[in-house]
Amino acid sequence: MIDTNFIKDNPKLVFDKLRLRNYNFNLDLFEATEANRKKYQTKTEDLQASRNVLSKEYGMLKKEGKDDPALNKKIESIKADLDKCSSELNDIQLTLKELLLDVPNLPDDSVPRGENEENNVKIREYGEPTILKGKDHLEITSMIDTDAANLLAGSRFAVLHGDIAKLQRALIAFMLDKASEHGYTEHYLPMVANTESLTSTGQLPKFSEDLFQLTEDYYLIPTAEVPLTNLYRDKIIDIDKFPLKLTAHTSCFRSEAGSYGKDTKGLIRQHQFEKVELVQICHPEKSFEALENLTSHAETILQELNLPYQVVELCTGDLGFSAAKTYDLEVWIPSQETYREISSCSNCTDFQARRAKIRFKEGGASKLAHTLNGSALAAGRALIAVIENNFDQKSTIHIPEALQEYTKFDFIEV
RNA sequence: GGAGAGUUGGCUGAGUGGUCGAAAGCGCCUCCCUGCUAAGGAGGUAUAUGGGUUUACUGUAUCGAGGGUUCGAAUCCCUCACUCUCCGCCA
Repeated sequence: MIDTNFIKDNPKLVFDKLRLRNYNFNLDLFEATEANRKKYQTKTEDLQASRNVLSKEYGMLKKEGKDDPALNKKIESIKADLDKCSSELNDIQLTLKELLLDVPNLPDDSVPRGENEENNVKIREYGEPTILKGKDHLEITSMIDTDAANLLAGSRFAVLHGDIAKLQRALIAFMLDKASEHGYTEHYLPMVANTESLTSTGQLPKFSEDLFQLTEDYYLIPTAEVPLTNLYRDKIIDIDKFPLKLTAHTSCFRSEAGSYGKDTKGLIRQHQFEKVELVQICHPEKSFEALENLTSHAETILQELNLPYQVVELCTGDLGFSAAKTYDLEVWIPSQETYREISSCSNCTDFQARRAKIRFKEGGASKLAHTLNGSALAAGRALIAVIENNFDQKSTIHIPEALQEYTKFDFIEV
């Protein structure tokens, strides 16, 4: 959520910034509703104040055993007005909240302007992408079994057999260990989240169709960002603890509504995939520094796996809902002769913190922290990348050295 | 699944109808004392939102959530959520 006071003080700026990310902010509606809110809030509070004063007065009389029917009548009439006023206020506040929960974060000034992903800016690249188009991961090995997954669940799921299953497990363990080395505390988390958690991080109320909903209040998490960030919901954090660095491996679940026909083959786009997530919660002045830091942590993993990748800065039009600034890490996928997103590292500034009430104290005042998150990495896609980039085009997948202590083997015969 | 007990400020925890935004302790901040340290003393210290000469000061709301009773609710009633204990069952 954006700060309402900031919107009130800088309406044009807010409108323009949101425009940059293709969001049409209904400024008139906001201002009208906000003015109305203030009017009814003031009125309600005035009525409450007089009720409180008169009630006290009346109580004193009663205590002395006296009565004052006129006073009583006056209180009654104030209460009637108050009822009307406060229920009106309630409706207005609800409308206002709905309106604000729908508004995405403001892009940071440093973010390149652009309509869509075509305007994203490549920042740097690492490694040499293979030139020859290779076999894709499904062609390489039958140990990735979509038929079996189809039998068990449906499309966009996968069964991994044997050494490929081990390889994914090795990747996850490797990534978690790397995160620990970088100072992130490992967590084991529920993979179910409630409405409040998902609202705090920005998935709800707007993107419910992207989620698997279990029951009225339970959803499968689309990313560990949700539980990790929500660990500190409604908390006032001791400033000495900054930056908080958290990590977890979880399964992630996405309905992929609206992506019919996109990446239908293979492991690229799944309803369920494994991911190691990094989250940082830090002082507002440190968050952009932290973003560079967090991104580099994710990059280290690609580097140690010897995977060619590029870092792309998302333009304003391609930013996610909660993000003020985002770097995508894209890994080379030989079979597609292209780079594909394997991590997305974002500074959400105070956007999630405001929704989640994640605060700290400084100079006697309580302030909102900044939250950041990024994948390190998406294990399913990392698995594809490792397989395709290390296949000898005959029958052998070589295991990157960094993983061998985890897999306990150094090649897979397919 | 059965029975019971709970949910109060950064934390622990008192508070059964007005004098309660809430005792006390811990923590934290400021100052004093002590030639370091430890100990001691005085004061301050919830959150959100509004008014204000943006200082002083001040209104309102918030004691798990929502509703109700009442002139007045942390306190009484109802519903819901969550936590804990015991029993049963079970990975």
